[in-house]
Amino acid sequence: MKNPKVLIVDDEKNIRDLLEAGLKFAGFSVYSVGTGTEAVTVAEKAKPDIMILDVMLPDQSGFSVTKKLRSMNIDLPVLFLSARDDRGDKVTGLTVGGDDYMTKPFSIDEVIARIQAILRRTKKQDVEDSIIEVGEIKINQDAHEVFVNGTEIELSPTEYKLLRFLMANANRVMSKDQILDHVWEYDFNGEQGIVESYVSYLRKKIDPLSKNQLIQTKRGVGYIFRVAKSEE
Amino acid sequence: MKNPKVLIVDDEKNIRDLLEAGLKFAGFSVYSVGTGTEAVTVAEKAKPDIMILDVMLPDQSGFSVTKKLRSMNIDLPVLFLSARDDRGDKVTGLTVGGDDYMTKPFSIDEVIARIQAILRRTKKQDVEDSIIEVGEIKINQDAHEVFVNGTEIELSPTEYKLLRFLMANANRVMSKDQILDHVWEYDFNGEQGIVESYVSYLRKKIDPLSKNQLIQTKRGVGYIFRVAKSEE
DNA sequence: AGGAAACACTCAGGCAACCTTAAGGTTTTC
DNA sequence: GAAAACCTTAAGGTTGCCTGAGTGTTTCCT
Repeated sequence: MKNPKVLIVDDEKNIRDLLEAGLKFAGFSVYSVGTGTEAVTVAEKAKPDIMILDVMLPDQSGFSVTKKLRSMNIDLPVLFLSARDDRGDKVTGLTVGGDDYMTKPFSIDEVIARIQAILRRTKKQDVEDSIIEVGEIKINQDAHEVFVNGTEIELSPTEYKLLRFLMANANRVMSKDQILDHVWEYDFNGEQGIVESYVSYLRKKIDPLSKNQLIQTKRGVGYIFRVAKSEE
Repeated sequence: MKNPKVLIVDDEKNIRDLLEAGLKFAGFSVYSVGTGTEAVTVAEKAKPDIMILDVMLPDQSGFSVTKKLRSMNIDLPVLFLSARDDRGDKVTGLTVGGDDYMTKPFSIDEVIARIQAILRRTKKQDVEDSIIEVGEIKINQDAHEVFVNGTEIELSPTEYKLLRFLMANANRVMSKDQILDHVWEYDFNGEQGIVESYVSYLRKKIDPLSKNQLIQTKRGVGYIFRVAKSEE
C-alpha cells in the first residue's frame, strides 16, 4: 500500500491541524476527529493503519476507545499522546504490543518518525527504512545510532533530531524557522539562536570524523546538509 | 498542468495587485481576494494549486482559513505572509509540511521563487527546475549555490537575487528600475545607484572565472546578461 | 574638436544583521 | 544529589547592505 492511513484523535483542533499538515506532507492519508465516539466510527469505516490518540478526551478516555475497538475485533497500532507528567497513564498505555507513547508538547518530525517506526514494526506497510544514509553519515533510527564514516558518535536527543531533519532534507537549504518548526516542540517560544547553538554542537562532533564540512552555513538563508556537490 | 493556479489572500490591495501582476507574468493563473471568507469560497470553487496567505486578515486570522480548508478536506500548500516583527504571530507550524513563510516587505521575484520551490516540493506541477543554467553560469536554487564554469562562488543574498533575475531574463536588457522592482523589496526607497553597486560586486566575483563579460552595460538603458552573442 | 552633461564604476565607511562560541542557569533524569 | 540535557544570554568577530564621494567613460551640442 502506498499511502498508509492515519487516524488522528485529539480534542484540540490546533494539534489536529498541526499533525494533519505534517503527516499529509509526509505521505499519509489523514482522518481527523475530536472525540472518542467519532474515533470508533471512523476506525470502523475507514480502516486506518494506525491511530494517534490523545489519552485525555472530553467524552471518554483514550484507553476506553482502544478497548472498544478491540472488543469489535478492530486491531490497529496506537501512538498515544498525553500531557506531560501523566506517568500513571504511561504504564497502562504501553502494556499492549506494537504501541508507542509520546508526551505533549512534541516535535512534529518526532511524531512522524515514531509512526513510521510503529508501522515498520507491525510490518504491514511500505514505510521509510530505519536506516538513513546520506554521504558520510549513516543513521539507524531503530537503534538511535549515528555513524560518521563507520565511527559511531554519541548525540543528545536534540542533536539527533536536528541531524535527522537536515539529512532528510539533504542538499536543500533549510531556514532557521523551518528547523525550529520541525525539530523543536511545537510550543517552543525561543529564538533562532538556539538553532545556531545546536548546529555548532553537531559540527563539533561530526567534523573531526568527516572529510567535508557536511553542515554548511548559507549566510542570510539557513543551513544545508550538503553532499554530492559536483554532479547530480 | 501548464499554468498553476495561485490564490492570493491579502487585505491590502496594493500588495494583491503587485503579486497578481508579478505572478501572471510568471505564468500563473491568479485568483485574488481580500478576506478569509472569500478565500474559503474561492479555494473550494477554483481549486487552486497553492495559496499566498496573509496571516493578518481583517475578518479572521490566516490560520483559521487554513484550518477551515483542511476541515473541508481541501488540501493545498500555503505561502504565509506576515509583517516583520510579528513575534506574537510566530506560531509554530508555519512551515510544517510543504508550507513556507515570508515576511513583508518582500521582493516579488523572491515570492515567485518560493512558490515554484513549494510546487516543486509538493510535486504536483510541472514547474521550473531547481537548476538554472545559462551560458557559463549554473545556479542550484535548492542549495543556493552558484557555479561559474564549474567553480563555486559565494554570493550574498542580494547578489544572488540580482544574478538570478538577470539570468532569468538572459539576452534581454533590464532597466535599473525594473531590477529594483523585481529584486529589491517593494518598499525600497533608494536610488538606482545601488543597482550599479551590486552589479559591480557581481562582476568582481564572476568575471575572473568567465571567458566573456557576462553582465554587460547598455548605457542609458540598463544591464543585460548576455550569452550566445554571435548567432541568433 | 572641445567641452559640458549625463551616465557608470569603484571604493570606503557606518550601521545592522548574522554567526559562532562559551559560560551559566534551569530542568530533567537517574 | 549529581550528571546530563536543555535553553538563554552575551561578547566578539564577520558579513551584508546602503550611501555618498571620487573618478572614469560616453554622449551630445556647439
